[in-house]
Amino acid sequence: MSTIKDVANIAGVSIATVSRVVNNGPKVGNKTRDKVLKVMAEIGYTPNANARALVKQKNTTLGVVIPALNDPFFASLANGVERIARDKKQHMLLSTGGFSSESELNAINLLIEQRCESMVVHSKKLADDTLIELSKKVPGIIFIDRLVPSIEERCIWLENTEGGKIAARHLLALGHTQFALLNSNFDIEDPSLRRKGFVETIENLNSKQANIQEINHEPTLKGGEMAAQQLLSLNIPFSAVFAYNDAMAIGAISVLEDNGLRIPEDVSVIGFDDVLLSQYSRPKLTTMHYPIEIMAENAAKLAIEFSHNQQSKSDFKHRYIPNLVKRESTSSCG
Amino acid sequence: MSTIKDVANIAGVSIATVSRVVNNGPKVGNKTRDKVLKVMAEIGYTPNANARALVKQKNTTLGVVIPALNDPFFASLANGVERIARDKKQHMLLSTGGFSSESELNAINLLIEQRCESMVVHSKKLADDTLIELSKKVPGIIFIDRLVPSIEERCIWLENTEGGKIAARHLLALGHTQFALLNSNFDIEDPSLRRKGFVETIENLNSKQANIQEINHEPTLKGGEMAAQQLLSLNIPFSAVFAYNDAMAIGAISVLEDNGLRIPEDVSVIGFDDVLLSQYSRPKLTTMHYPIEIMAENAAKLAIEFSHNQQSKSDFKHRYIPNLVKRESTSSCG
DNA sequence: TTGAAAGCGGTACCAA
DNA sequence: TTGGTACCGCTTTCAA
Repeated sequence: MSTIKDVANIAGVSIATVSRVVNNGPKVGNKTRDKVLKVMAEIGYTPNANARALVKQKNTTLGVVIPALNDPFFASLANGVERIARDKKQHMLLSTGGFSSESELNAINLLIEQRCESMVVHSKKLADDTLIELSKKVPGIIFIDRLVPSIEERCIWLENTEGGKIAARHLLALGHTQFALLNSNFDIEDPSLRRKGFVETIENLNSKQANIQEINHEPTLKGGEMAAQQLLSLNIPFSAVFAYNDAMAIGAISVLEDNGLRIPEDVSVIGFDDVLLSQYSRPKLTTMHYPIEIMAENAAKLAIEFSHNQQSKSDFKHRYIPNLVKRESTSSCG
Repeated sequence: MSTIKDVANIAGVSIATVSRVVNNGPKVGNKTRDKVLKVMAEIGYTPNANARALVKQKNTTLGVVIPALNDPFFASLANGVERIARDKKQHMLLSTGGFSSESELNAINLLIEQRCESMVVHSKKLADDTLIELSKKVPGIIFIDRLVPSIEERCIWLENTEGGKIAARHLLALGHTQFALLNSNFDIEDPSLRRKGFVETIENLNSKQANIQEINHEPTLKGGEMAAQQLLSLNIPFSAVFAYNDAMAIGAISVLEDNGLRIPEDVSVIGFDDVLLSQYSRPKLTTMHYPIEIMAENAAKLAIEFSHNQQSKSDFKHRYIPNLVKRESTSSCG
């Protein structure tokens, strides 16, 4: 691949001049500019971003860490970041962190080696202290989907507890009293926060007759199916299901329907996340909308801002509340 | 961020020595190694990948170009590439190419600037000649989901025509004779290839009574709905639908069901791609499985191999045939 | 308006 | 086993 030197030689100018025309620098004669441009096109010169980053001590790379790409939720996250990257003429370097603390740290270190000036990181496994350390080392790092005390300005998070509350209120308003909570068995705090909001609300508003059966499984379609099967085998009455996410909700629905229960006539089901899937399912899924794409966009903007200024000037929204999207899978009880 | 020089100064050794321990180089005294390691940890030294790439004239970056991230098909593609990248200790740089030739070219140039040694590119809009040029300039570039004559060894593609044939055979075997083809209206060759295989097979095997009605729309859920509506308004008989992709198939199913048609009793529907969605839908979708993730993995391996050797030694599979996944949305006619 | 040259953070060769 | 140093491709000051 040709270098700036090649261009300079062929065009009969100095590399400084070539550099100027490449960067639209000032004070270059029109004749010279044209000549250089012509040579560049002829030999297919492309500037080396590595060399550039080295001397300029800065990068146009925005790094992202997500657990995996093939999950629609994280795909939306990445998509939001990517949109901002494109807007701000940055490149996006994506690194997957899997579901363990070592691989999360690996993924982050990779981005640091590349000297990404800004980073949007989804980490559930790393300890608060580690993230605080990282925030000191990398001015432009933002943690999404997580609240780390003492560095809240570097975090963008969802109030999971509120999500549980809103779901509970919706189901209570529909007259339900017998609940099933199909929760994730992943060892992160989200499931317990959602449970907390859900359970507390129900107990507060309807302490007498209410009953909540919780079953934990993988937060996947399969996990939802298995949770529903287990629920049925318990042989206890229920008319409303709150699932940890849309995949579990849809898995549960398919098992419930296979067992002769109609959704929503016999059982109301409410999901979480509002991934594309929930609009495709039949019945269309009532769910808690998780504004992950908007959160990701803001995280990206915030990351870029921090990397430039060390201090955010704009008043960004850091704390998000999910909202209910009423579709077809919930209805009044009885 | 601290540099190799800082480490050398503090540890009281030369930068050459530090470089050796960083790279696990040979012949470093144990004492020296420990001392350097200690300093590195203390000041949180992380090597600069840009500087490294510059001097070594090579990168550990694998570039990917896809139109967008929020489409499950492309997410699978990216996921396959990412898996290989991780295996081969490469980083993945992702650049979205949108749906126009300029933005596709932009995305590719971005990766070239970063000097990605290997690249997996999904391009539908760029002309063959452009891709041939690119393949000369970048030894490690592989085109996925596309067949460019004269550089077939740099391509990994699916035989869309075969997909159409297999779908047709399946429906014919079930006794169907009245077909609807809900095709994509995108200006790429895939829709016409699938149509070709579908139509030819039906005409060959059942020229007398067969009838095929084609309707074109966006290859999305919405497009499928609209296509189905249009189909119904035509008021012609049909018992089998071949959709361009799963999203269209599922959109069509919802409209057909809303109009009192049962799937598959009244109408058989077959999709294409076999994205996750098709297993979540009810009834579960019969579809043509597009092995995109495996293709992507192979494209990534091939790209890395080409970037190293200029010539692929392994005998890679370049040409893929989709296969039928029989689920619940098709059944025998009448 | 142009060119010379220092230097960004590393690697790797050659000497010591 | 260690250190000195040229150099990777580019930007940017300083002079001309």
